[in-house]
Amino acid sequence: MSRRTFHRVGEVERRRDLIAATLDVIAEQGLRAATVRQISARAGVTGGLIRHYFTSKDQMVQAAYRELMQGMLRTVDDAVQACSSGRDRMRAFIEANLHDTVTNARTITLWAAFIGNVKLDPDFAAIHREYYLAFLDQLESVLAQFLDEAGQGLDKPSLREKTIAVNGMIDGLWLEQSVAGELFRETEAAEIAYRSVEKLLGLGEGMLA
Amino acid sequence: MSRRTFHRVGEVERRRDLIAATLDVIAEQGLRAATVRQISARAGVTGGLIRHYFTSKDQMVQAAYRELMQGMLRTVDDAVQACSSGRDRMRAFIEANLHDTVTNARTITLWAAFIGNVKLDPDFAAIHREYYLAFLDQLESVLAQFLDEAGQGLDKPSLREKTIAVNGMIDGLWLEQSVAGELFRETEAAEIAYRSVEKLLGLGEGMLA
DNA sequence: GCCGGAATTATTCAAGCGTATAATATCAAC
DNA sequence: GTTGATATTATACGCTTGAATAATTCCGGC
Repeated sequence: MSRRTFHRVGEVERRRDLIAATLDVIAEQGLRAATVRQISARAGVTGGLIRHYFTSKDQMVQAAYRELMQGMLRTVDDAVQACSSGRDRMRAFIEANLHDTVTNARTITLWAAFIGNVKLDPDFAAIHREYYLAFLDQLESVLAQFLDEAGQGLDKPSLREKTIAVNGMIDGLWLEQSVAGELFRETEAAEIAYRSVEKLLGLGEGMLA
Repeated sequence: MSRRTFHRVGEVERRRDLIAATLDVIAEQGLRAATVRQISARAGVTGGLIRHYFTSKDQMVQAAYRELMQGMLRTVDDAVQACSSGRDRMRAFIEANLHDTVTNARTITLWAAFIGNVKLDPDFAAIHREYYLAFLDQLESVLAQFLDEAGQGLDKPSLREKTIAVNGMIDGLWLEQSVAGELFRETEAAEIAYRSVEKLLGLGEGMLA
């Protein structure tokens, strides 16, 4: 008749654990399975605790969405910042986007689960917009440096257009690779991306690949 | 104390109505809201009827997924078949993919809702794979004709690679346009796609745009 | 050591879920 | 018209859901 023993953890860590558990459950069993009970079991706590840290289950799920996007953004940013030349950064950007830390069943499943709510829920829409613009800005700065160093600097509107095109292409390849990865060779997507970006930017072959 | 009156309709029509109602509910309120009661209410029948036409609710949802994919495939195919020259077909393909009959909140929401299950459920995986390959084949044949007529015919592996790259780019733009369409000018995505495909195929400017 | 506040558990509740089954209204055939 | 088959409705059942509340356990400050 005794209660479970438990130990207290700092608020920051507990929130992080709950968000991690939320992502785990969604990734492994889908949004439908992301119930208060499943998530709390995964986090090793009881359901009531969720409402102690989040005003509702939905708010916790939104926090998990933010966490996923932030992680993807940071992964790519770290890879880019580790390089200095425009060419290396461009290569790092592509590689990071198509590397299997980002391109895997877990990430695409999570991403799709959330994207499905973007048009239905204003809260999700706001989060999506925020990170979409961040992704775009990230790529634009890499692209600007790369083109400058190649002596192909562009005016702002042209740069923005190229950014959208390249971003779209890489997103598309990311999607293809993630969802239908078994149809690609190991590094095929990255190779295609290198050559495609060269072409999109009007550069000669071999500038990236 | 009288029952609702009703009238019988053919099996084909009833199934179609139920599938349409399923898509409507998912598009408007998400997969979570796609319950037997919601869907049957939308279709103007009672819940029990669903189990009369489908062995389970999940099977009906899968049928709805197939219906969505088939519709997208057919929309593009109709547009392509209405043209004859390779250039016109290529243009029609791009335009159809980025036209707002395919690029809209409804379609992207439905698509994302289903994609989120592809990695979790073998039945969804099978449906996805079937239509992904059909989309690729569709594009490959358009691309082959276009390149042949431009005197730039490719061997089979190169053609497949180009197909994947172009498909990825168009998918990415489709995604961007669908999810963040308010950030684009009306025809911006299609224009970007024209120029990007030219570049991806190594053709001169103006071949498509 | 023990006290008090707060983190955590335990329990409860009404609502909604998918499915099974029984009752009944419809419609074609004659 | 009646009848027979069956499409459709109605109802019930056992479970699960998110949330609210009450009861406890932990642990830093004293």
